[in-house]
Amino acid sequence: MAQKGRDGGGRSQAVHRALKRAILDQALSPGTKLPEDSIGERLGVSRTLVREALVRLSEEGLVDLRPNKGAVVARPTLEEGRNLFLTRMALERLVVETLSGRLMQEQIDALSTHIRAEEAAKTEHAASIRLAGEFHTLLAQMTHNASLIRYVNELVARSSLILALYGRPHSSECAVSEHQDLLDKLVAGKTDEAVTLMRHHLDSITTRALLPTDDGRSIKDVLSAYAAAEGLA
Amino acid sequence: MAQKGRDGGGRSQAVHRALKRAILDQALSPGTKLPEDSIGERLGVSRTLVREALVRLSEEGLVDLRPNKGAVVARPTLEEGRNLFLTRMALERLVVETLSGRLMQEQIDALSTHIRAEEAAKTEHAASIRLAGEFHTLLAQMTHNASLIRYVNELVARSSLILALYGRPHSSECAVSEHQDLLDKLVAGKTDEAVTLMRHHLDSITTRALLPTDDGRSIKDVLSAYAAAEGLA
DNA sequence: ATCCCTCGAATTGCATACAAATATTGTCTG
DNA sequence: CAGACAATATTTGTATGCAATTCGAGGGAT
Repeated sequence: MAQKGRDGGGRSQAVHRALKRAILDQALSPGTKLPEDSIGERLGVSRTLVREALVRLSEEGLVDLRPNKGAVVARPTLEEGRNLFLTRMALERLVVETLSGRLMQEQIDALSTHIRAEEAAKTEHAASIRLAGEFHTLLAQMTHNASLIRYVNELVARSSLILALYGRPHSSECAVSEHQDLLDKLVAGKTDEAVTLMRHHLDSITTRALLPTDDGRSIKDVLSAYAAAEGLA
Repeated sequence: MAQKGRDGGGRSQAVHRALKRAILDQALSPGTKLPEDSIGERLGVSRTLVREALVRLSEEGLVDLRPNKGAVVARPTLEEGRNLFLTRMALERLVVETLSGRLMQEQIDALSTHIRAEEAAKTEHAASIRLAGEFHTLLAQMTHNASLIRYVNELVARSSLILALYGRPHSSECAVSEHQDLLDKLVAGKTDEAVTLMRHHLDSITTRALLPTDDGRSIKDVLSAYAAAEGLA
């Protein structure tokens, strides 16, 4: 099924997804240059499409688009990070309030399954981060509030950048048990306690700010895997 | 070549701003088709730049980008509208909490001045809507929280679309006095009352949902003014 | 050795060309 | 006259080419 697979509506979107995944997996770490040529060459598309993808990524805040100087993976400052988590809190609070006491059994199962997956992947650093984020986006998804979903997605994505830059290398970013506790409160409909739990949860992420890590692999090397995943080149 | 004026960092941005203003002023009403070449022709740029601008607008939720079928000004459903105001409430609550009791005299003056401008423009329908929105973005601005600012801006912008579609034609969308009351509470540091006021304020906007208005002017006609404002064409 | 200038290579900004897809018009048939 | 179909005209999707800008290396001059 290597051919078109599900293309999701255009190759530019595919490029966007490929780059986004690469960034979120920290295969392209903050500050990495993103030259249109190399990316296009590696992904088998023209600069035009890469450009479009970069514009989208910059609107999402994952990429910084310096005029005439090229795009780089965004490098949020520590303060931007703090503010971002403040905003995240405001939105996830709405998520929790919307969902508390209203979860269907089917949704509860989905969340439980996800939490078990998180526990299973506890040792794998990369997957662990991704799954932790996905728990939050999964919750947001269940509100069926389109703008809320979109913003939580964006903020969770950018949180990865923050953690990549300032997070402790080995601490599991989200304690899995906190996710379980939150789910329990949501099911029980204890809204206030759930909100408090969410606040502490995000606070505890925020207060783990530390040293940056830097490795400089070549873009082309790193992108080949993601190209395949999107059915490109 | 016409004056470059203040280009703000690239002609694609200029196109983006021109279209955005046209949409927010309801000169391009929801559902209007946005063909790349007519716009480019009218604005004196190539399709490439128009396309880039449309991608940005679609990321902001102002434009709907149907693959192979062209872009149209977004036409949010009534339910999307309600959800949007829910999200807005969550974020503007954070704005209020952040600002309450912390406004500098200079900022208070700026807000007061703005409110007076709103009163002055009460009769002019178009300007009135724009100013009402700008009050909220002005508040957000003062938090110095980049992501918060961006999202409030986006949501306020999209609120214009909602009101264009479902709002009563003649009701002043935001009662100016409510803005003044809110400011008073913020200055006095009465956070809870300010939050409550903001909630009522947004609620009262939400509960004014009614009939759509449609006028179908040609894109080219309508864009000429905006072209000049951005130093295009 | 350090600074500065100049020139060339690399990269972005933008327009244009062409292919693919969709909408439209006109015509024919029942 | 309605509906189907074919030919055509628009409009979008993508690649490529050229001008403009930035980056980096080399080569004096101090």
